[in-house]
Amino acid sequence: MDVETKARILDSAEQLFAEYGFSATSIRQITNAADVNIAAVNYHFGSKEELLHAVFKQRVGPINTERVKTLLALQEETKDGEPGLEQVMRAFLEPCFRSTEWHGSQGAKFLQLVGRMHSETNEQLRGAFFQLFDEVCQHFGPAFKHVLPHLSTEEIIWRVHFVIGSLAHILVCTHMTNPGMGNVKIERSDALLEALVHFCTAGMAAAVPTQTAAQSV
Amino acid sequence: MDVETKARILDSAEQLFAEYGFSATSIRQITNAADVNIAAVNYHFGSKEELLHAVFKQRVGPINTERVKTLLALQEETKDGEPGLEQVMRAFLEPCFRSTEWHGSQGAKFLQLVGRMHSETNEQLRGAFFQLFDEVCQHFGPAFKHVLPHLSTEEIIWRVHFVIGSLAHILVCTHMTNPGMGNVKIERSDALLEALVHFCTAGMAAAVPTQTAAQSV
DNA sequence: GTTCATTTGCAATGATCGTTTGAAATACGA
DNA sequence: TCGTATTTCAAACGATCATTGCAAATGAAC
Repeated sequence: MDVETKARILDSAEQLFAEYGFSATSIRQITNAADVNIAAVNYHFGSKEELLHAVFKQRVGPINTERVKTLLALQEETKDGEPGLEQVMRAFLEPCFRSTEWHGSQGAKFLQLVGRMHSETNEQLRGAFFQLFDEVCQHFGPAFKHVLPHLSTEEIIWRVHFVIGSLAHILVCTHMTNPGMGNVKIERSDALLEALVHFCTAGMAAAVPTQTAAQSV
Repeated sequence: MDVETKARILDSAEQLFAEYGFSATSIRQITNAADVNIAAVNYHFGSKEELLHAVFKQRVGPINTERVKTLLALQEETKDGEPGLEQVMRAFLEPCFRSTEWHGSQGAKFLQLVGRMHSETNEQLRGAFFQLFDEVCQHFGPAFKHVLPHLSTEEIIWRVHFVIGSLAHILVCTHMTNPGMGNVKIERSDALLEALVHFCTAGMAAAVPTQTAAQSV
């Protein structure tokens, strides 16, 4: 039952890391939830950190592959014309939402974990996490630059970070009780994705502020 | 040396919570950094969680007061005319950046902590944190609704969350090494604030997507 | 100087942490 | 069926966790 044990550990770890964070989740919690022996984590994965890394690799990979695949297809089919900003943005954002469909509630939990990792300040964990996004950055960086030729590279990098922030935050706070704003519980839905796409597209396309007026008001 | 001890604990706790997160920071780390006895935390604050709450209260309070004050002043001076969306957005975003000026590098560290808390999933910690934003929500919710009358309340709530996500993410990832996008290190600056304001203003003002076309492409 | 309340320091509480050990159990090719 | 490799198990490892009594030190009022 080798594969089953590893898979059960991965699933439980994913869920609990998302729920309580990496530090606040103990190996005992994970192995209890997975109904396996405590030693199984260190036997199969080596350590707690390597388990976290394995969780990422399992799920982030397909999402980012889908992102790049969609972008490449987009660039192919619009070879003569220009792929629009909104289309690029959708290729970037949609796979994260679609992941829920692939893996059900497990996928939803994982997205919370992804959102959480974006605010992780531990250099070690950050490094292991963000290296999984190298390919995505290499493809989408130039793509955004291409559809927004009037923006400086620095400005584009900033704005992409704003997009990532919006995405990460909405991944974390959906399906949770969100205080403020009338305690509305946000549900992950196609409509929410559309709202995010349009918000980010409009933000990316914002006119460059005039240098002199920047400090006024 | 009562006040000094409490203040030193608060400063060290702020810094370490921001750096390593709540769970990953031990009371011993805090008391060592503050050069006080281990028991001092529980004596002065009661518990580790109450210490975190005290850290928030010390810094979030002034920021949110400034936000509301700026908004009210804005609504006053433009009584006949309409306060613009960008002005409201600036009142919401700017105090977070200004906090750095008030408290120097301590303030910068704290902003990382704030960004981190936005992705905290522990209900207890979330509740204690977000209740500090009640007043802000009560003022800015209607303000955004007023300058964006064509948007549904749900759409506004979504978009405000996108704004919060962008803000929180940029607070966390400034002054850190950010993999991807050429390993650029983002610095907190007036220019960055301006970029954020313009991004969020454009996003909030985005046209409502047509219902039928939402699923296409 | 004595009294009293506040604050600090030391040592220890029981609990839980990640990890490891070595034996038992299981799987699998020969 | 045997022998070997893999996987599981209970138990324990040393370390660290948040928290707490209790005595020593400190401050202020009289």
